[in-house]
Amino acid sequence: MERGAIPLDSVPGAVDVQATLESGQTYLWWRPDGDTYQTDGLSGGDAWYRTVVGDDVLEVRQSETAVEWRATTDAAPLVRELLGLDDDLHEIRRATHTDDLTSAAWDAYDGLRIVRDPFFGCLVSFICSAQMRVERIFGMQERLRREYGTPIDFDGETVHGFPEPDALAAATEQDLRDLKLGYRAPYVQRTAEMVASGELTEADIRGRAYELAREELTGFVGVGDKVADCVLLFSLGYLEAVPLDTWMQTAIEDHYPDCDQGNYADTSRAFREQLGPYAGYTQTYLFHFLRAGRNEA
DNA sequence: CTCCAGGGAGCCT
DNA sequence: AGGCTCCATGGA
Repeated sequence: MERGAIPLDSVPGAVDVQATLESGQTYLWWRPDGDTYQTDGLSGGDAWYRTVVGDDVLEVRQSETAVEWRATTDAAPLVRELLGLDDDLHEIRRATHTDDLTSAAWDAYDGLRIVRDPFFGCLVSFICSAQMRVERIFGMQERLRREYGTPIDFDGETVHGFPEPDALAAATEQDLRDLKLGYRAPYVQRTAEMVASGELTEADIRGRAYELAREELTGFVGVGDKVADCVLLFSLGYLEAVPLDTWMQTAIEDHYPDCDQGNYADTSRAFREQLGPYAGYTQTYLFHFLRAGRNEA
């Protein structure tokens, strides 16, 4: 086990590990010593969060002065990448459209950063997210890990990472329905098959212009424009991607009615022009902010 | 009981 | 291209 700490004063802008990992943008991190995912800021400020990348187990937590990590390898560069610690939040916010709503969201969760999840896990977890509550998406990914993830020894403990494509491709639709994936089960199986066989992979997406990359991603089964935007934003670093989910549609109706163009592609374009080049950042702050306030007036 | 959740596929015009 | 309808599941 190797350990280290990334000083907060080496990061451009604020850092909030809890807001980053519990804002519903990633389903590939979990708390090893909490039985469930905690929502809406319940005492996770100094908790350890765990994930697996390739053959390596990695944990992070935030202290007053650093992002501490411990892992099966020297993980400092990986932590910076996965948590978006090299994103210059000062510059991003400066270049972003400001109004009462966006300001409130940014102020509420200053330090929330866009994650860079591994491609396949991000793809599958957002296929699972269709018509599903955020809290339950975590449970689905946990069952996939336990059933199909490769076991890794971590300091004497057995940890299961997210399944490899061939492991999920080998599952049957019924196997995945038994894990309570519902009608998403065949989508996950067929998409895993496409990645495992090389029919369509990360290499076909990465590096392409944003709108073309989104179109390519919809070639996967169970992936439409919205899920494609999630993968582009939360895995591949397309910070202009704005997933238009039910929350964003409501926000557009209430606050940016001129952006509603009647279809996804045109509304997305108008909303991105409204918010600026880092529209995805603002989208994620808004999503977390609006969802956290869903029980208020 | 009904309604709905970070939508998308299949089928119809 | 754009508009239905159906799809599992469980909590409110």
